[in-house]
Amino acid sequence: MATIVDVAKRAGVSTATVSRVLNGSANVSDKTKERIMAAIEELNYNPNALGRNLRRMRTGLVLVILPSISNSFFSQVVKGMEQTGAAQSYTTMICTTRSNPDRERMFLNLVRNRQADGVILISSCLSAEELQSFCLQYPVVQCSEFIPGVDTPLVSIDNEHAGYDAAQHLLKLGHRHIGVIAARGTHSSDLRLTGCRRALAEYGIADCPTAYGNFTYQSGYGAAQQLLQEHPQLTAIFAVSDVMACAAMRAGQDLEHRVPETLSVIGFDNITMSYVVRPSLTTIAQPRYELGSAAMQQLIVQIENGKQSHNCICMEHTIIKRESTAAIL
Amino acid sequence: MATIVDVAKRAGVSTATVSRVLNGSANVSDKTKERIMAAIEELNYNPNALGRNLRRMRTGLVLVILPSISNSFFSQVVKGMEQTGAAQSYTTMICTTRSNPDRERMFLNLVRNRQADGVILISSCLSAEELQSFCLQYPVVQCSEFIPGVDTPLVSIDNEHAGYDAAQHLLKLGHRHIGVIAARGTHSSDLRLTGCRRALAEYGIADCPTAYGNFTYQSGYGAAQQLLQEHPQLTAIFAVSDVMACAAMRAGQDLEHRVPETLSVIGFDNITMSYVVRPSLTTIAQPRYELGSAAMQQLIVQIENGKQSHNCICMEHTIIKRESTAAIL
DNA sequence: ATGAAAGCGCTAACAT
DNA sequence: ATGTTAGCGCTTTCAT
Repeated sequence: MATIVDVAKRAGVSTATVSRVLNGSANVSDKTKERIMAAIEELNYNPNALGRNLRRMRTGLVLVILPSISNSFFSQVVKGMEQTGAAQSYTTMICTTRSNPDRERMFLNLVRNRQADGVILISSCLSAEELQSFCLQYPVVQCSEFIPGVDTPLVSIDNEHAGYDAAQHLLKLGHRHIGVIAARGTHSSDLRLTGCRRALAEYGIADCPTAYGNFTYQSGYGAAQQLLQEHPQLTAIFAVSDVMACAAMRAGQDLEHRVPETLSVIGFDNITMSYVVRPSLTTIAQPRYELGSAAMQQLIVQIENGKQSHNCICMEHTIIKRESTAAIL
Repeated sequence: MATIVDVAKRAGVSTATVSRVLNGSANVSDKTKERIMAAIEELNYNPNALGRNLRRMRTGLVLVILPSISNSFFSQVVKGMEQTGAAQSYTTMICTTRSNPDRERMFLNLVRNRQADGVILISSCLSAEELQSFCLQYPVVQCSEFIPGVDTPLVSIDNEHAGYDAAQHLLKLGHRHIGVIAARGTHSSDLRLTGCRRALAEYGIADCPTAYGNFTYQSGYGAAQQLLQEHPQLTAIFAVSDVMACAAMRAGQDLEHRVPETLSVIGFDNITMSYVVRPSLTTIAQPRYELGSAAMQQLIVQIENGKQSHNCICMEHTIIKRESTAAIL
């Protein structure tokens, strides 16, 4: 492995001059530069970033921590982060926790160790206390799914309002018996449920049967079964994720419902599955790419300018009306 | 930021002794160790991995390079890599290329730079030549989807044989007019197609209508439409991915077919979607976790013991018979 | 059991 | 325009 010293010797210059060429700084004569380039070529030299990083005390790496890559919602969010990071010379890497706090701690330690410059959390599995003590010292942003009560910048939609809009859509179609499939322990689900209940309350409806899933198809199917069996009067279901909404459609069909004729279903996220299923799924869409992009922007500001006032960036959601919801007969 | 020097001063020892404690080496008296631990605590000291990495000339990081996280097939493969890596103190990070060769080069450069110890490629988008020159110098393994003619260890299934088995399944059900939805430019698809044709040939069938998609639902739908319209005698379709197989089922239904009564469909990969759709999809399953685990094992051997003879590890596939294939009427 | 000191590869402040 | 040199934080060999 050739080092900068080898290149310098071969080109008959000092390491400083080689370094100048490597970093594209001015003030190197063309012919010196040529000699150095030739030496680099001949020696098949690659700069060792370990030395550079130690010297500069930064790596240009940022981590995105999420539970799993199997959730297709994240794909576009991450793309927004990657492209925005790349535009400012940061390399984005994805770290999966599988909801294991020890794995998450291990990745945060990479930032403590200075092997990465900062971290974006999507759906952290640590406590607010633990996260808070970390984020006081290191650059952190939360995106989309978040832990409340932690002083990080947050980029998300207004989940309460989105839940309100989902319920409004059903209410305006005439539905008065609406069930919800929520997810325990995620703050966004709580907010969506709160918004849904606020909309129902405006129509004088106090009763909102709720069952819980964990974002898997199976759990959504079970939750829907439970709702429909315990509350046969239900004419509509709002699920806080598309996967669970699709499962609810199937569960409804298996219980002799027809969607949307006797059962309307609305989901959340607008993933590919939502327009592939039959009937296609009405859902709430988030600006995924923009969420990721804004989160990365916030992180870079923090890395380069230090801790900021912790603003919360709220993005617009939209409702996408498809075949799975219809006016009550 | 406290450094090892600060800790050493505070504990009244040399940095060497602090280093010994940090790395759990023996030969430090209990009371010295206690003083050092106390100093670390008081100073809120975190070892700076940049210094350590430079000194050791390794980082403990390995990269998994894949086109996108939206392909749910990869999720379990990556889990196998992560767990096997973690068991030997390697941290796995996921890097997405979005099929952009420049992004892939950027990640490979992280290995050239020594910011990562090695790399596992799933579905590289570089040429065999470029990959070959890289893998001569650095630890690389290919897993699952691969570029042929590159001297890396390869962990995969026997795709030709799997294609053969898929076709055999249809042939044994009595099908004689079988179409294929393949994917251009991926070697595994070519092999599956070859295997399929070999099975057909054994039954004296020379004709194998083939259309091409790019693994998206939309492309699969279009390919199936084309096949069924140009070859109305087809009674079965083999798609080289589940997503395209699901699209083929839908396309068939939209062309007045009933699956499996008038059209059998078999897919590949056994992703969640394959048992969620109706009818559930017959498919070929790969041992995903094991593929990932074995690939990581190979990589670690390479990192720690240098380049090996480049073995190819071939894992067993299985056919999962569900509702989408049936005997011809 | 502990310390002194060299040095990993690079950058950047300072000098010329 | 180019060179000299200190030093980033850590590990490790060699002494003692």
